[in-house]
Amino acid sequence: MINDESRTETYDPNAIIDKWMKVWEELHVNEALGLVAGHDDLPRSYVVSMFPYPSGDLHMGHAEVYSISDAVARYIRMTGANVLNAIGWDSFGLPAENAALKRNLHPREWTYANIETQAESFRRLGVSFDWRTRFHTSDPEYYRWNQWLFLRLFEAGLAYRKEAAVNWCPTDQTVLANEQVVAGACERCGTTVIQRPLTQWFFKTTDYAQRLLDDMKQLEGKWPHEVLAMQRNWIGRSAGAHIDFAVEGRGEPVRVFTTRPDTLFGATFFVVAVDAPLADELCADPQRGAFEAYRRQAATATEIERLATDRAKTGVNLGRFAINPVNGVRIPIFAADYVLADYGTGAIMAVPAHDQRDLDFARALGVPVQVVINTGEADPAETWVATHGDGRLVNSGDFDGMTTAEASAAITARLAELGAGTEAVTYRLRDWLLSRQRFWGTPIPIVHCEDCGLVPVPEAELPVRLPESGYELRPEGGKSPLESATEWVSVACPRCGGPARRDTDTMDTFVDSSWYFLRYPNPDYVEGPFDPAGVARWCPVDEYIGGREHATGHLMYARFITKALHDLGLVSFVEPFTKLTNQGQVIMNGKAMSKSLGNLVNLQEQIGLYGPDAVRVTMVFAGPPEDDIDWADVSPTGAVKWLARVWRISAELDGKSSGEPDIELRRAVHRMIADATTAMDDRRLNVAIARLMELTNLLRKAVDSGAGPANPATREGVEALVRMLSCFAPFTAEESWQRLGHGPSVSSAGWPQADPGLLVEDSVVCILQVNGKVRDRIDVAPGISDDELEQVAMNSGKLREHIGDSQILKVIVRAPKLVNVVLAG
RNA sequence: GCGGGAGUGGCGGAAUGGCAGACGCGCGGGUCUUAGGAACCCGUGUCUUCGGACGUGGGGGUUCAAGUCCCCCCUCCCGCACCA
Repeated sequence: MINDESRTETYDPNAIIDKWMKVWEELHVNEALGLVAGHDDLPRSYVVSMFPYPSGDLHMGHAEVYSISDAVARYIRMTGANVLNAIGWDSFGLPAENAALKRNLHPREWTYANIETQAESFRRLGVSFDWRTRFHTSDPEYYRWNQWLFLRLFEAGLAYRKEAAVNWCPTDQTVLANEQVVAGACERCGTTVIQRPLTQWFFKTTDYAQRLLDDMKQLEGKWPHEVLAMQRNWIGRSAGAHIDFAVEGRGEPVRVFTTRPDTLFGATFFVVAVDAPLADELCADPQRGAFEAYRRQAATATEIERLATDRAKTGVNLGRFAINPVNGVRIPIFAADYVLADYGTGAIMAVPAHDQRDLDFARALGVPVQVVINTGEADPAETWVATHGDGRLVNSGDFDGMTTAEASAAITARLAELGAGTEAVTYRLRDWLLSRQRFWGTPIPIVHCEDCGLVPVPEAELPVRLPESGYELRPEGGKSPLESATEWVSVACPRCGGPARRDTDTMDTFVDSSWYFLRYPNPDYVEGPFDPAGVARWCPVDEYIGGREHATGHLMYARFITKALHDLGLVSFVEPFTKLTNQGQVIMNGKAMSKSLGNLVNLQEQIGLYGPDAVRVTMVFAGPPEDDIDWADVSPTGAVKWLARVWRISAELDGKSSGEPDIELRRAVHRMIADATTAMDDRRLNVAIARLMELTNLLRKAVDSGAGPANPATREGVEALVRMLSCFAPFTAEESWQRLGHGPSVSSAGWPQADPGLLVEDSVVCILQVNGKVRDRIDVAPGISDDELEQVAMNSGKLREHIGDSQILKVIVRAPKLVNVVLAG
């Protein structure tokens, strides 16, 4: 399809790959000028695309991500900046364990073999990485610093342990990662997964909730609006009041959080999360049996049941009473699973008249309903529809007649006087659970000593390396894999020297990716996790590029860690990524490509057929970077045709230019350069390519039937085209550049500058409208005045024809582009 | 339920409030060819009495002028989801 046996030379994109890969490496064209110092006169730009997980060879999704990020990096570089376009690997993670089990290898072998494959594929795709940044998070030299960071957070009180539920497969007797749970069932054996409590490590992200929210102001307009919205949602700030309810027979009152203090008089019962320790404590003896049974039932609730949002309300009366602080009314206390133990205080005042969940519960368990806000709607006790809206207070003592807003303030103030409440803010954001009962991750650098408790591994002993042998990847009985490495586990306590055990959990791989971009400038640095000089030079990241699926995971964690590092005095900034660009996924027939769906398109096969440049161009031209690409909608054949066209035009210009440059052609060329530049600046890469295609068409005509191949304007246009093309199709551009008689490399040739003088046209087309409808087009001078233009326009025969003898109400003139004559009637 | 986004030709998609459909795919026609699944050129929203009329999910509005701004509605996609 690409080759033919015609006499002229043909475009064979795959024949030029090795040649240019070698040249680029020899000339170091893709390397930043100085990683930690030097060339300070140049503006710098740090471009990072979310680093890959080495799951196998690169696939179509990678091709999209890196085609986009590389086009951006190359563009910035061509405009004269010193660009660091970094690459590394996110190489810890579960798939390596699965592969190791299957092949009976160490996870490392599979992982690093894949990394080599991907690295070679990146080179063959022509991605302009600075390979000196390369590291892998599974290198002990890297994860050592994860451990170091963990210890700093531990010292700062930001890492702590508490009990939390893990996914547990009763058949396999093992803990499961979230991604191993498919529709509530174990991925391997299909057994229904249950939740099981386990003591685990957390980072205190909640301490940073307000700052994570506030600092989003810095990102406004630079991050996709959508991602910021998701994060705002995820943090879930909610303002209201804390209210303390005395409990009969208990010294300490019990605190609740509510966003509706105005409904306090409507609280007819009190609910404690069934799985909160408080529920157990408050349970009266006669209710013990019923409570224990209910708690057991709730604990064995499966993932599937838990996810059902419309299930009936259940609960048990604990046989105790709380006292409403404003009116002294006794209300019964229930334990229920619709109240969450880890949100707010794990207990609520229930106001069934004005909260649908409480109303559903009241209906199910026969608790009375008391209306305290008159919203003008029907009685909730009859309709079983709670009234959420604003209104005036009733049945609320002194507060009757107040509006919702007035009452909220007044009741909160009363509570403050009584010493029974204050204004309060709660967040939906939870602390970051970072323990993983997995092998292929960073060991947590803590030693458990019977006498000394939790003892940090001394810094000099880092890294705590993963064991080479003596472990099982899937031990029986729900142990962590590291727990099965008995020799590795057993260690002397760093503090007292007595017998102790290593912590056997590994860290969530999101820890690895929460600071990796700080290490790129000097990946071999040994004095600390990152080189302060390199970080000062490049960070924060100027252009961060990656998928939207990381909106509330990775991006939130990286923001948190950056702030924590800032507070530790290790970095000067509080936000890691100045600008964020999302890119879409490659899908096929409406679904993300995946092996199980059998809709995989093989990247290497596509490259083999069309060449790396055509695949790259296809990815970028398919649509806006953030949109998904349905592979069924696009075809690299179009890209191949275009690239071959450019290549051919370049080859046809092998002679010396002569004669006067064609001024009209120059104007057109510079118009295209200007338009392409604007599109690139706005990151509308697909539009930029459209302009390059137009320029190509223009030059084709110039060669065939216009100025001709020898005209200097033709050469100027072709050279500009090839330079701009190099952002998207580096191999073809390089080859064409050489054919134009230049030495390597086109990527050092710079982005063409549009000459402003050539952008001013001799004449422009002005549209003439009558009542907003186009009736004529005339050529006018670009500098024409409004008055002059109106006169000229009125001379148009077509315009007069459409005006007829109607009365002219007014004439809108927008020189030099438009005249609109508005008629009466 | 809450939050966010999107509806434009046969398709992917362009359009600082000022000529809707750039560019590409597909399709049709032509040139050159032993041949064309190559290259190059032309055409391609709908209707049309060939003057033009209509046309950006639907309905209203603002404006001299609306795909674009405002209000209501419909459909689809994404995120969160018993968050008090």
